[in-house]
Amino acid sequence: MNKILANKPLYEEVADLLREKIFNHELAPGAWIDEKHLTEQFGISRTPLREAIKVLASEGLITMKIRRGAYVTEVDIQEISQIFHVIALLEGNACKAVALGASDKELESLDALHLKLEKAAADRDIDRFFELNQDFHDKVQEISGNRWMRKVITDLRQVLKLQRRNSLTKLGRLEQSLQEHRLILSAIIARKGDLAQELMINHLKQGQAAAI
Amino acid sequence: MNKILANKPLYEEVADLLREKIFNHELAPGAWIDEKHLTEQFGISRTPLREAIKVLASEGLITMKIRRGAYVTEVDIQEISQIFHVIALLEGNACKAVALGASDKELESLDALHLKLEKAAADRDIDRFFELNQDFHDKVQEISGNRWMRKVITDLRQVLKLQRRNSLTKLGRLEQSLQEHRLILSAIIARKGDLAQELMINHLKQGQAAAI
DNA sequence: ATTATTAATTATAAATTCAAAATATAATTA
DNA sequence: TAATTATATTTTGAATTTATAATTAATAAT
Repeated sequence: MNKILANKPLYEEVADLLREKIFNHELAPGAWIDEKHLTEQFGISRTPLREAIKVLASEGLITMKIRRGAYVTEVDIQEISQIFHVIALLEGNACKAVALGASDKELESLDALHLKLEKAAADRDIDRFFELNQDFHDKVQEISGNRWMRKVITDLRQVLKLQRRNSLTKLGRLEQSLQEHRLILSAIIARKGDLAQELMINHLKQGQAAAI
Repeated sequence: MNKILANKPLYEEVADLLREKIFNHELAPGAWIDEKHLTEQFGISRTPLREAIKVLASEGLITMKIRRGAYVTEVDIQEISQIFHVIALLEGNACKAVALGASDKELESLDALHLKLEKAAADRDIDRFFELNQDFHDKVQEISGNRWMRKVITDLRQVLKLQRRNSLTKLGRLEQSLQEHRLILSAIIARKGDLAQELMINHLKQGQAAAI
């Protein structure tokens, strides 16, 4: 393992690598975590790997089975729906808070972000769109200012990523998603809290429908 | 460490012990986690202790400082308030879901629990009241049936426990809390979803006020 | 006496080793 | 040939050891 700059403890680096492998399905849901193989692949010992595994387990990404190791968590359709419900509740609320409480400057930064999103959509740059889409949601949460709500949403989104194969690639979904973002943004700018909340919840429900 | 029955991995046992120490302020917020001392006290090696520390860190109970160990997290008043906000949002929603969707049998079990709560209050048994109070909230979440919402609430409540010295002991708060529970329960039984949600949110806001 | 530099100590991070348990394979018997 | 038992291998769980970084203590120089 290349440890030229050790600004992070090794187990965190390893946790990041593991998440990566899980999200790109190199380690698919249900897969057994082969400690030996991974330590060789990463060029590290089992200690930091096992610490990383424990972290991902407490995030819900990995499931421990006593005396038989760790496995990538399998989430069923019902749980996906439960997670979406919680995310919608929280992001909807954050959206409302932004509509009612954000400074003009903050709204400008949100608008600027949306502009980039429009640009990516016009360019048919799916990857960039996907990224900016996520940034927009993040920005709303950042402005709303509740660190803990943000952490919860981040953790839950992670679990969703176990399952979802980028739903935005579904035909037409990108356009639809963009239009929903437009509506959300204008509701926010118009300071219509309840409407913004409603639209965000609806937007996430649409995303859920596309994902399942 | 007594490992007569190893139905749980050691690091989980240790995580439980650590949480205990943190919640009863044997390890107070800001305190340094003395690995050497704890391994001697628990009679274990550092490996399972460090794994447990990583778990609590990802729960937010412990904060890691690179190359200088682990510390019990200090949460400031503003964050407490943010956490309460998220919990109120979620528990309020769960409460509504129960009012609208619970079976009669489930409502009976909730009612039975509340009855015990009344009993504990009449007996001035603070500890029992505290416990049953928590059970009531748990039951609502259990009936609402969203596993992930429940996990989120549990984790956040844990972080709250870092700070709060049992707010129920505040004079009159116990009576007030009981009365709020009565109202919530009757709204649920009357199948008034929005009212139940409203009352639950208010109940938690009261609790927050008492805690701060 | 105060500060700077260096040595010694202590604590953390990570690797290695050891023991127990589970799984797979082989061998023996029915 | 099938089933059961015995043996070997693999893998997990935990302890120990080693290395590195940080802190404290000590010595020397100004």
